[in-house]
Amino acid sequence: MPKRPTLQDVADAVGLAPATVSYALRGERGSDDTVRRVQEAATALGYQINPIASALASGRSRTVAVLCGSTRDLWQQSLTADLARALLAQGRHSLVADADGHPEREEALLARLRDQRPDGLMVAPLDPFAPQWEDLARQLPVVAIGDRLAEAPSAGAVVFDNAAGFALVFDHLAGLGHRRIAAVLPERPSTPDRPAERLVAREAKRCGMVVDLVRTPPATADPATMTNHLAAALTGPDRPTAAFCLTDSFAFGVLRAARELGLDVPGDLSVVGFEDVEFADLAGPGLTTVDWGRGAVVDAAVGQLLAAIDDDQPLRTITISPSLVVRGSTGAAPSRS
Amino acid sequence: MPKRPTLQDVADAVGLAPATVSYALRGERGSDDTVRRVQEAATALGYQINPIASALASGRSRTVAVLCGSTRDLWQQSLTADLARALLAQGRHSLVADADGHPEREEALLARLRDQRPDGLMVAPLDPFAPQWEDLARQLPVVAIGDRLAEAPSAGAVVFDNAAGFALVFDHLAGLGHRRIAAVLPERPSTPDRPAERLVAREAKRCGMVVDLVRTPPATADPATMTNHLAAALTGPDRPTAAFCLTDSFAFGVLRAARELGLDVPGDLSVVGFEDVEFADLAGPGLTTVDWGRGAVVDAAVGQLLAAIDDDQPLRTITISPSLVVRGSTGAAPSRS
DNA sequence: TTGAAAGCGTTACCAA
DNA sequence: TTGGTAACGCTTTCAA
Repeated sequence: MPKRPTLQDVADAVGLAPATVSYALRGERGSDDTVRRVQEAATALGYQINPIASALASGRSRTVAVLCGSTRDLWQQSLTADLARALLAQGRHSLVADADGHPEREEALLARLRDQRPDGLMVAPLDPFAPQWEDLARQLPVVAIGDRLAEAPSAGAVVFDNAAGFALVFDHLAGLGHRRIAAVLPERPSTPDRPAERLVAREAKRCGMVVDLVRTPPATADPATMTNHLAAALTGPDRPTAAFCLTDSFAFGVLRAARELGLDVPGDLSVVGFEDVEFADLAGPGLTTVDWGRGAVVDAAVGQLLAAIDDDQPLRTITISPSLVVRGSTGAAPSRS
Repeated sequence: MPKRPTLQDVADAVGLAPATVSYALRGERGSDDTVRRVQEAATALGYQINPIASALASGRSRTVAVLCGSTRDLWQQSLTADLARALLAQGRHSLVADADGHPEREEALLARLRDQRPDGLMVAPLDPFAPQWEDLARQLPVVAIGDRLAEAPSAGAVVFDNAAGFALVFDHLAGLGHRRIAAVLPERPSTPDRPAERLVAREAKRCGMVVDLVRTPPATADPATMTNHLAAALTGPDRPTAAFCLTDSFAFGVLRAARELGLDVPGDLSVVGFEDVEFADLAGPGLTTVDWGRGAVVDAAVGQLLAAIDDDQPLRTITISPSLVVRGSTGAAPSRS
């Protein structure tokens, strides 16, 4: 196994000092002639920079940490993949970690990721209130996705205009004539940027609707549990005629439950999802979704993080606007007088 | 911003040499008393090891590189997420990169990943024939998923028992009475471990079926193109009565095409997918899939890679067996005499 | 059991 | 423009 050539080897080859070679290779300085000779020698030797040594010396690793709440959620899974791809396109490697739904794991991972000296951090936080975010945000650029980090005003964020999203959904359902709907939300308490209960209450009042709040455990390995849970909420003499699901995982759960109950979607039950995932069109031909444009989220997040890393630009909160995706027949409220 | 404590700081605090502290913290040596004092001082100071410095000095980064062909493919996307989670559980960070379908990008990424000095590499190769794998496999443990690396016998692999999978599918379709089916395969030439054409031909002969080969471009940003392409293959006076899709992305494409053509699945068209993704049950109630057990794949891959890294165990090829997942009504071949 | 010292391969400061 | 030289923070060999 031939030892990899080092900067010193290149320096020896051209008869210059390592420092000179380092500068020349980075195009920081050096006469045209020097630069050319150095580059030739480098390619001739097959020299490749050692990023580890570079990171130790410079303090920057050209790596971005990506910490996400749970890749079991399909939207987050795709988001993570897209972030990694976008970062790579900008010459950054991604160090990914998944808290798998546990806030305490999130905290532990954070410490470990920080130790890897990433140049920046992308995070879809499980617990946006955790105090450690502030420490971190002071040490390196942090961009949160989905929720602002309450205790870390210096961090950037990409959040969703939930008020607008909820309004779209309620207008849509009201327009179809629904009077009683189920709002399927996560058990986790809602956060400042996802004020689910508050918005539900407000919109219900505005549209004159009755809303059943259905708190649902996160998608686990066992979809059957979720299905049963949801099926129970959709049964009964006064059952809701529509379901508004704050996660597409929930929407899928509702579709499964509906099938189990023999309810036709959207004939007997209108279902609205809150994230537009790739195969939503297949999963339910009658599924209406709110699309937040994952591409826009990724662009905004990566854009501002790299601007902060490279050009020291300030981080800010960027808000993403929703649009409603209505597929096929939409299903009016079943009239049951 | 208070400077982070270094090994030297801990050493000063306990009045020992840095070397001693380093050993003590790793539990490599030191008297019980020393170890205890060192640990106390370390926690008191909030000392955290600097993995970069550690990697430079030791040559091992406790990081595993994960290179995948295309995270646009849902199965690979989930696989990547699962691998990262499993590696993290074993104390390894994941450096992920996505070749996004381009073999030349795969090659470039490989070089960049190698420079990061990962302790090992997981790869879902686009081009298993590429010569560079051999170089790499000599430098660090490599485990390929899906295809053996033809030129790198020293690399490990987790491959699928495709012969068994194809047999399951053909038996299933033959049992339903199908005589003419479409086999939807990627444009990319088939590889030693995915000898699609050969197996299709063999099974078709065995079951006395006529097979239309439908070469399909990979799932791109534009699903409509794929849908049209597939719809064309499913039309005509002598159209196939079943479709066998080598990727679930293709299966989804077929389901979309069927809907567009007004074909009922599985009434008018049986569809079989070749990867069991989470929501396959929703996407098509009549969709039959071959399940390769992603959990088993992840366990096998992570298990043998870490055994090679930590205990210098030899790498080998592990074969995963398929099982058929038949959902709801299966749909006999429409009789059209 | 402990410690001194020599790396590991860069980058960055400062002097030439 | 160039080159010494000192970090960067750890691991490891070798000697005490």
